[in-house]
Amino acid sequence: MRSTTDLTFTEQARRRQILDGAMRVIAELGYAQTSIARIADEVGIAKSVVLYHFKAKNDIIEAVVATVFGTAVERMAPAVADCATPTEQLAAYIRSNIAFIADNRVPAIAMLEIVTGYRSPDGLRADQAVPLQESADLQGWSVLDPESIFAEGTRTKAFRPLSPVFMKNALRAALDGAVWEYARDPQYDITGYGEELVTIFELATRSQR
Amino acid sequence: MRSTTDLTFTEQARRRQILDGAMRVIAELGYAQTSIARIADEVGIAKSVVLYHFKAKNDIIEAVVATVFGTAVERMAPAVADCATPTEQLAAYIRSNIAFIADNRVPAIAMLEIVTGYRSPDGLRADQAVPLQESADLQGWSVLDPESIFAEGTRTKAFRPLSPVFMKNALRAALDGAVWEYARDPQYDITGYGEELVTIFELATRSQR
Amino acid sequence: MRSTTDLTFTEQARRRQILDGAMRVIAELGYAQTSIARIADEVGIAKSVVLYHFKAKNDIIEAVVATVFGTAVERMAPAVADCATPTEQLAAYIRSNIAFIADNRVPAIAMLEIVTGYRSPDGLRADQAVPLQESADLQGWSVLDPESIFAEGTRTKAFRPLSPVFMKNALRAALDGAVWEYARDPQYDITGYGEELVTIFELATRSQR
Amino acid sequence: MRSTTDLTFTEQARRRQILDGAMRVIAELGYAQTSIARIADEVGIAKSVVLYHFKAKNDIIEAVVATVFGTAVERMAPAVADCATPTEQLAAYIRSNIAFIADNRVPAIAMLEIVTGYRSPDGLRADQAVPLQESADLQGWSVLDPESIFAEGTRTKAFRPLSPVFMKNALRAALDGAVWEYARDPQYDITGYGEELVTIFELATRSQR
DNA sequence: AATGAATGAGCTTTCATTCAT
DNA sequence: CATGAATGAAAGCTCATTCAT
Repeated sequence: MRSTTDLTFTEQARRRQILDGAMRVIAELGYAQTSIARIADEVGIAKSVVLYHFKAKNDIIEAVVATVFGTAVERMAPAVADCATPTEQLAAYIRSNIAFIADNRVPAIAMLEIVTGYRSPDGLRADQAVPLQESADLQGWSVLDPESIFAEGTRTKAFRPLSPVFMKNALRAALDGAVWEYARDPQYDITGYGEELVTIFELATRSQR
Repeated sequence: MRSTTDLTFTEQARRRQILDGAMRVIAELGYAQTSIARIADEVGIAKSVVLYHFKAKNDIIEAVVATVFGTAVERMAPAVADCATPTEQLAAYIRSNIAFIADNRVPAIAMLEIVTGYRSPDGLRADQAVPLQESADLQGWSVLDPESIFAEGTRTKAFRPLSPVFMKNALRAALDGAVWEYARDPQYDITGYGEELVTIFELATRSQR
Repeated sequence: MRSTTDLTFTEQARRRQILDGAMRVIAELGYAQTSIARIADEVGIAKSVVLYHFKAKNDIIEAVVATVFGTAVERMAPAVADCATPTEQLAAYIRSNIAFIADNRVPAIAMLEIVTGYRSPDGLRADQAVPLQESADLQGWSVLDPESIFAEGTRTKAFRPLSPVFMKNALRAALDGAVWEYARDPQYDITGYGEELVTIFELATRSQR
Repeated sequence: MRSTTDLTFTEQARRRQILDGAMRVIAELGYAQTSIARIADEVGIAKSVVLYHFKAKNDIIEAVVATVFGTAVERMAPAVADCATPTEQLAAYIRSNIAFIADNRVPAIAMLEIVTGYRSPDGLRADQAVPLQESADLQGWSVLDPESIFAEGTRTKAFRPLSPVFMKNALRAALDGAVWEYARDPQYDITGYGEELVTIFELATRSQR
């Protein structure tokens, strides 16, 4: 099997072009309304060309997920890694995630559309379907799982006693919510929202004296 | 024109039966993958029977939204209304919403699937499309908008200075996130999560001394 | 088997009511777009009531044809019978047909919509399908066939030598054409058109000196 | 956008094949009973192939109308243009129209079935619906409108005083009537009928001394 | 005499995918 | 590399008709 790096330059370019088109279409119409024909239209190529490069609709979706995930991790991982304390890490996590969204509106929306709308032929959600799972893991998402930040903060008593899982869930939901608002309204002050989140989680995790 | 209330008993029962089936299917497969045929299968009747009672797929969706919204408001409105202070109202809002979800897992999931997955033929989201909007308004959703709680709390200085809009967005996202987790895992300790949310928002809104 | 005359008074009235509604709908929407449901709507009764009185859509169509035919013959036959010469008969035929159309716009349009649009399940036209044929014959249409007027006129040399069949075809087409124009435009001067037809056929049949 | 002329050879052939099949089916079953499935059957291809080449049922209908109209105009326009006097033009109009029908039985029947049977979704007739209107106009039908012949003949006193509109209506109806007879009976002596029409309209328009 | 409920057959259309060139 | 052509499966929906009450 050929890895992504074996691809010729033109092949790479075409794939990139198709993925970009796919993200634009998904962000605009939603996952369900996105068809291969619509993507081909957006890119300005024939439908068969899309399938020549991706073999199945699923492959496009996986590639989009992998790409966006990768970009996000690239952006967030160093930001978090640079911080010494859980408190700082948490703020960095939030700010870098928000910054990523602000700078990558379309990919972020596409990603969320997929995560909430995708179902495998047998009805499984994106996070239960195996292939998409793998894309995520390969990109080292686990490194970034905020649950570990909460766990560490609790352990070191930098944070008040709290449930790392619940906290993670609340935080992820609040961050994903930013994307919905941003999708709805391109003028949404996403940075302002991000700062409010920083405050909320700072106050909500601070160990009480 | 006949209003909903003068339907025959059998008609009422069938509609209920179909709506229940629809909710189960939507919760399992997601909005996009839900077809009339699949709903008919679930209920064990012919496809045409579904259309005899609902006339169009959209009518089913609207009916589901209206029903779930209605039930949720019925549950939450009195709980919030009973509280005197914004702080108490906020906690009541969270707890009653969580309780509703806990007691109505399938409907709550179906509702969320619709709200996030619905697109009108031209690609508009549920909150931009007119018909679904109306279902919501008719049920008096506005009464329950948590933004007013945050606004009131800020005004009376019961809360620290904060952005009611951002706070509402974060809260709604966190609550909807509970539904996603619950959908993923029926064993999810949604009440525990709710209590963590109560704590988070208590700490995050409390006016600093 | 029960003939039409055995029907109770109410039954008769209902049938009449349904037929009138059917004619209105057919005239407005065309034969193909006319559904039983649409007729029931027009009359303001339940769909099943229509089928209770007519058993099948075809029966309604046949009844419409028979009714309109009957009315037309009633109007035209005496007018033609009153004339002594073929020349007068021809003029009377045209004028009485036009008068019938002018006074029965909706039924005439409905009739024409059926005659041109009807196909039996196997694709036969109205004039080839047996049951509709019978309706026509029963009403004594043959008495009125203009072909006999042309034949008589040719025989007695009141008319120039001509083909009775071709003449009949041209005349019937020109008369049916009046209905199309009338359908298109309720203000159409159908009587003026009729007089022009009288002139045309007078000139076209007159024996040359 | 690709215009009709730069379609591949195979594409052209398939379109032609489908149109021919469509005309046969329409001529046989009438416009209303014609379904895409039936056309596909007639041609011996899959239903989806038809839609691959035409995208919507309406496109087929429009293509049929445009094709037939085009052929008819091609045949009739020069014949009429070659004549000097209105009297000759009128005879040429009738003869060339009849000749077209005689040589194109199926297309002519199909055309008439569409023109009389077509209704837009809201019940509008072909002549009131926009898209079909355009097909006709583009083909320069107006050039051939017999009304102008009658008007000219009246103006120059080549014809007796008469109403050009009524005359046109009678003539068009008589010509369309030929198609109905021809549809009913392939052995119908349509040329004989045409000659009778020539005589009728010659006699009926001739200026009286 | 009337009608609500149910249903199968059929309709137009969309779409992912395969295949030959 | 690229693509036109073909196709089966499935979607939403309409409608005449049957049946029990």
